[in-house]
Amino acid sequence: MAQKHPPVTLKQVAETAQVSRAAASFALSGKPGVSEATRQRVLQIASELGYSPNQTAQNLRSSRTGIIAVYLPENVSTLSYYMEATFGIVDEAELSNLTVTLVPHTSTNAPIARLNADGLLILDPAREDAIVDRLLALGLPVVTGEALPDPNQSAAGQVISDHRRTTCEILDHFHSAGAHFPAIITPVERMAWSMSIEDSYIDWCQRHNVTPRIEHTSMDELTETTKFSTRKLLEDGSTDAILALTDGSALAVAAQASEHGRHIGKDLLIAAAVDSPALSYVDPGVTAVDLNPRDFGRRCMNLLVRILDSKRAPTDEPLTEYAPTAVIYRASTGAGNS
Amino acid sequence: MAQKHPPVTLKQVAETAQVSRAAASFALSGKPGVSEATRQRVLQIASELGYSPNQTAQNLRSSRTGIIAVYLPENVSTLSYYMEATFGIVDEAELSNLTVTLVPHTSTNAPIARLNADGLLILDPAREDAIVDRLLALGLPVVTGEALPDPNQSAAGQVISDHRRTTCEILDHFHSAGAHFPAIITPVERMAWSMSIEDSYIDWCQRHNVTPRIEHTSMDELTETTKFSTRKLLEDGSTDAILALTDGSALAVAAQASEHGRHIGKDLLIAAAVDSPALSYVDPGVTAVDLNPRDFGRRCMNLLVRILDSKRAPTDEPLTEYAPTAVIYRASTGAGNS
DNA sequence: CTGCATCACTTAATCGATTTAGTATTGTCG
DNA sequence: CGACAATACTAAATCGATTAAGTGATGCAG
Repeated sequence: MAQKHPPVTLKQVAETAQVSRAAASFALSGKPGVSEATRQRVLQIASELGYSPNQTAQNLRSSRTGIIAVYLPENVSTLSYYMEATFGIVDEAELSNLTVTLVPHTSTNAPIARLNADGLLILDPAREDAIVDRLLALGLPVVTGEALPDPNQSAAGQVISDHRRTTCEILDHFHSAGAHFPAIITPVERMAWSMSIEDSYIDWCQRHNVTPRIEHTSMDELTETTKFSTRKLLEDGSTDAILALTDGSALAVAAQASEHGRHIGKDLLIAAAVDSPALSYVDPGVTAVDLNPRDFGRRCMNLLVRILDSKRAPTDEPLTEYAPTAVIYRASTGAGNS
Repeated sequence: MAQKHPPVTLKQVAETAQVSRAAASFALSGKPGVSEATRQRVLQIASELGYSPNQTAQNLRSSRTGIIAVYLPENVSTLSYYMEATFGIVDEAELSNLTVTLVPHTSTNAPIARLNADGLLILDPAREDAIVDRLLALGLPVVTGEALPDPNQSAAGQVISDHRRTTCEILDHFHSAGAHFPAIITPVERMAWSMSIEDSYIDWCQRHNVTPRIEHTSMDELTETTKFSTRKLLEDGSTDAILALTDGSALAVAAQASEHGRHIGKDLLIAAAVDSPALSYVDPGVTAVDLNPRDFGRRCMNLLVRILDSKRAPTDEPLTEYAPTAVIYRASTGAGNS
């Protein structure tokens, strides 16, 4: 079954076709330098022998690896968002014949240098994440999914979702459904997207003359901290709507609120800033922002490819691309829409 | 900020140290052939210059890529299981200085040949998946996570969870909680794990003199098909317990059952054959099998590494490794345990 | 018919490391 | 002192491709 034939090399093709390796190379790569007749003959023979060029050798010559490294934040395996985004990245990479590798989180210190890629994609960089700094220091072309949280840092490109708009949309939706005292529950990790939602929330509250009510959760103890925060909000406040920043958190809010005797979609509205399949499976479904993660991933990769091709001078301003998003209304914010 | 220095080569180190490239190579790789004094000098200089060997060149020489390709089934992004498993794989790979790439699903036909890896890891191969066949045909050393569904196919190694045991455990648990007519809801895709659960279920039913009640869902329309199946089970049957094979499916069952007026954990017990964070976030929490995906992933990679090192003859029997699992009891199967 | 360009190739250098085969020096033993 | 071995190197081949430089044959213009 499994062929043990050592792979066919260009040299063998050339010898079989009775030409030099160079001629064979020209023929196969479509470059000028051989007659049409020879080209056809070489192509024919190459396909007969099942020749496929040795990537590694090509890489060595071209000093390119054809590899894009992707860094996903740690402790977030709960979010299907990253999985989808990663698949989007992989799909788009394939269009440019690039392969995608995952950067391990456990990288202690030195080994990160052996990261052997043409470019780097960092999703949701968090200010607390020390690995992000070390990755940036590598000097590779970098595109981030969502902005870098630290204004001192900078990448060659970034893809951004308009969280301000969707946040306002949700808060307005809460409001017009009769919930005037929304609270938010956000992770302690400071990422650009969560910070921007927080900011928009605060702005919204100011415009509506409401005191903001912000609770924090930690990613690694999501259920406990979220439930604790939820209890706090429900016990001592007039809180009638909760925007949870992560999908998992929203589920925990819903569970805790039910236990607490509240009726979701009726006397307590709930929404999540990140959609996930689970939010549509549960009853009632949870209103959430569809970030189109797959498409988002594709955009990230696409931008990186363009940056690699253009090998433009690293200006101070990163190339910025915006990704479309949409609020998906479900029963958790009232039975209004479907 | 970003260094533009072209990378330091061995040649430069050698010249700076006034030795030949070979000597420098010996010194750096710890091989005999140089005096201790020279070795130290070379090491010193290498670290001063910030030398780091060119992976690609090493790969060309050794005809190894240091890359392990991972293939995840399509349409399953919902399952946090794969995300966790993948991280486990990446972590374990790092221990052997291997990088992990993801195989794109969209690979139509030819490009799959350009897969440039030392080994291949296939998670949950499905019989319906044509890509799996083409991957196996590549002739790379392959380890599968869960067995290959087709007895004609074979891999060099496989890591398997004992689904029979946990299935029986759950069905027994249903039984002793008073639910004597369990049904299962399983994906149409035939994967080794789902088939083995189905088999164990049928066995169990025979032993308990109950007619099996099996419903199928399709992965790409999970909510609709699951809800439809659930309705069917609840309407025309005595069904008092449902084992859903996927986490998302279990949530949909729960939602549909509630709508249907059943009380989960009371007059309808629910469990999932795959745990996920969401199952613990919801209320009531859903009993599920913890497959330790992270550990599972590590085991897969570890087995593959051992196979690569041993370059053993491809005997007919794949090396088989078993991964530990445990049922996690939650309120959906009665308030018994915590 | 000479001069010069063009074409269709081939030779050889190159990418950056590893490794084999050789060479010069030193040391040891009989 | 001469033979032989061990040591510490260096020169060159190698991995498999790409590509710059070189060569011989042909064509065409002057």
